Amino acid sequence: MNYIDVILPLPLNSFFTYEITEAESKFIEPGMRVAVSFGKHKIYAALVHNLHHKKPEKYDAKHIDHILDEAPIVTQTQLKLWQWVSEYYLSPIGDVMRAAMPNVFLLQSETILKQHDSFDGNTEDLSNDEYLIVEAIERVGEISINEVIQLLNKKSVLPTVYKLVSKSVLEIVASFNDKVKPKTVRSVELADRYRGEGLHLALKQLSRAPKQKELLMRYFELASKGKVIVTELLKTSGASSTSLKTLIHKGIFSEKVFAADRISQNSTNKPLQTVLSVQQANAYRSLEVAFESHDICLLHGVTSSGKTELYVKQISAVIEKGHQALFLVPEIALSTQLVERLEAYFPNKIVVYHSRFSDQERAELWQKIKNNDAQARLIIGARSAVFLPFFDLKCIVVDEEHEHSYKQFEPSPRYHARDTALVLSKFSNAKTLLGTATPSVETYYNATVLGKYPIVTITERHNKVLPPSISLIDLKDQYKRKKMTGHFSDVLLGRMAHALKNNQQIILFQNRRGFAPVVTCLTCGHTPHCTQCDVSLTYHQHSNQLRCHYCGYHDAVTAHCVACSSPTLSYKGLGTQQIESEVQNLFPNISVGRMDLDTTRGKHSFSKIISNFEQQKIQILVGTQMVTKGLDFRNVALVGVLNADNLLNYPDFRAHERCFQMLQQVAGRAGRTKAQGDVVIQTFLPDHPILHQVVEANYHDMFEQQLQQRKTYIYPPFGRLIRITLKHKNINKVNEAAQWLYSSYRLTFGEMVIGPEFPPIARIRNQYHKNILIKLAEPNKTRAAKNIIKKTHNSFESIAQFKGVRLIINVDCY
DNA sequence: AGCACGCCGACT
DNA sequence: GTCGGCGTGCTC
Repeated sequence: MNYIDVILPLPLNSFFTYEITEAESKFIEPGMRVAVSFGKHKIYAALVHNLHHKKPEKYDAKHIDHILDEAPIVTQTQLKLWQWVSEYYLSPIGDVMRAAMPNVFLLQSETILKQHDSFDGNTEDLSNDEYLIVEAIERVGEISINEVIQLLNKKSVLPTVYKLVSKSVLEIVASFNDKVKPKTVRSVELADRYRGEGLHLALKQLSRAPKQKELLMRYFELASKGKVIVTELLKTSGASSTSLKTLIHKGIFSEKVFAADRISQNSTNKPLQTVLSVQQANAYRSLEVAFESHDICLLHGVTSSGKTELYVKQISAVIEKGHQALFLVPEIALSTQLVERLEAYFPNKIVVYHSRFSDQERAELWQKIKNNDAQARLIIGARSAVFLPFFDLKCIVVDEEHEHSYKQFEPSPRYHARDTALVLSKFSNAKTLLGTATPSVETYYNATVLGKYPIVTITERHNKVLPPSISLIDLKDQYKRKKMTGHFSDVLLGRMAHALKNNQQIILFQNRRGFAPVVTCLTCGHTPHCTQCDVSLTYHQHSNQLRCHYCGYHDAVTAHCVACSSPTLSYKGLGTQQIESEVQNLFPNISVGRMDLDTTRGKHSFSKIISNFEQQKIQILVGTQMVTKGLDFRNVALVGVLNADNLLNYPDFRAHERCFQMLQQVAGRAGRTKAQGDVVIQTFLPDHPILHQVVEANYHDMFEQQLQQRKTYIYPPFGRLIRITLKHKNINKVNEAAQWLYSSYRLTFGEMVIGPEFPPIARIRNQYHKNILIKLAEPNKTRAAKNIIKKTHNSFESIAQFKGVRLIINVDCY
């Protein structure tokens, strides 16, 4: 007997075994999809994991419905990677499959009903509802369950349907809206009899229809260049589709429909050549040496040191030999400038994979990459691109390696794309380049302290541009001396006026969109911190409490600052909108733009803001983190950070690291060409070590200091964190369940279990959430620890009292 | 995830 | 008395 184990695209963690015939076993290979019925009336596209001969003991395996693919659409390497993700992040393999594949490959059947062959048409014994269904099917041939629901106007129609099935009136035929439908394009052609001499005929015929005549003339223009695509013709002629329809109707044009290559590119531009500066050339040589003995290398180059050129050089070496390269970016929407640059270097060889693509397009890309298409040499994508079916991957670049948007939080699988990419590179024997101006503490630790991978450093900016000069402005002092206008110190205002006078542009950076829920004293700048966790306390309006997100420590809010007793406590940060209007009032004749989540929600609004700023239609740009990400504006002379403190007081062990990275990054936006840029950072904490490290661009000190703290509190890289979230609509049940879990974790992990604690937003969609954090002190024993956690969860799930409490596991929840 | 089976309140 | 609410268990 022959069997296959398959993966179903459902949140189920086990394989399912189906029977196959001898003949099928000769054809089926792992990585192909098969249609299988699962549960009573559902059909899924399942992925074959392996073939075997072991008859399952506890159940009868069903036979597969049919085979969906001629050849595997998923590679062995992908299957291995899925399994790794599933085990490491404790997520069901089905979830990984779902995340990895374009939806078109995952179709589920829509249950379709038709009349049973033996039905004699006798409707006498049928109930009203039953009659309605049978009658509807008689009219249209077949009907879906959804249509039945509409027809009968009630939710539970299945009992009625089953009754009819059991009476042999109806039968169920599963249908698939399978197959990748090729995109079609319409083109028109002049009918034969109007060609050459016949043309006069046509023109004469159209003498009283100027619009149509115009259309015909445009047709000739386009026809000289090849096929005439309908959309193009309409666009260039400005005619309506009705005019064209009339022409087709008159038989002057004939219409053709053909399948189009969705991702066709036909750039005729010559590829841009990389010319490396002496510095870059040196760095490149170091890279080459590093890759001779290592598979992973960290490229630590200050902002605008020309890392991109090195990536390009590295990639072109790989793709010239016909291999594939993967370029990961934190967020594709924020990387348009980078993508454009890469396209200039590798015309017609780039494929960009992102969520804005339609499903069909993704499926087409999938096939291209799998078939090693010449157009898919370099694949650029955000995190999910690590799951693509690479044919011959030899190089991975992870740009902005430190970015936390590489981590997926919701839904499962909660994977980190950088770490997954490193595993992928191991599985596919590819070299990986981690690039960043501000390495994450873990990566830098891996590279320097553990010596896992070599570092190539570039300390000088491209074209010898000087690093920006950064000044700290003490807000405390400014307020005291009444030098503040709104949220602007006179220093910042002065510099702004100066830049504007020289016709230079300004970026103002304001961290959060709404308000940061921390308390800050406007007199001394003090912000209450947790006594045990080294994070700032979060202000809770409802309970009027200050709380620690991590350990649950809480304190009542006082009316006076606990440090200096002044009553000048501020509970809010400030938003970008507020800053925008302040700036507008201060500089009424200057055009001000804003870039944050609100203004970039629309499809093209992001690139619109960018191009407006590029073309200097906007002089001052106010924005959130977005303005820090890889944008390259030539004319920016000044960058202002309105208040660096809410970056420092973020309730997270990574706050300081992130603050450094972010300020370093914003600062890098200033003076990217010729003149030295100017950066002004306003703060209540001008003595904070992180800010000094920013001013001096002293990554190393920041790293050393953070490392000490991480060691003390057993945070990564010295420990790993796993967060378990309990979810239930009953708060008492959540509390009891959390307490039970906490106690049983404690048996193995002792003091390393933290919580249980309500997250800042304890109730979401009527479900209460509660978090427990487990610190794994020995990073190389995480496997065993995860097994224990799994076992604990198994016992947990068998406790009747806690039925219905959902557990969400987040491995490396940072 | 769906979906069926099973047990308690408001309606013809 | 039934319809239908959702709580719980299972799917090869």
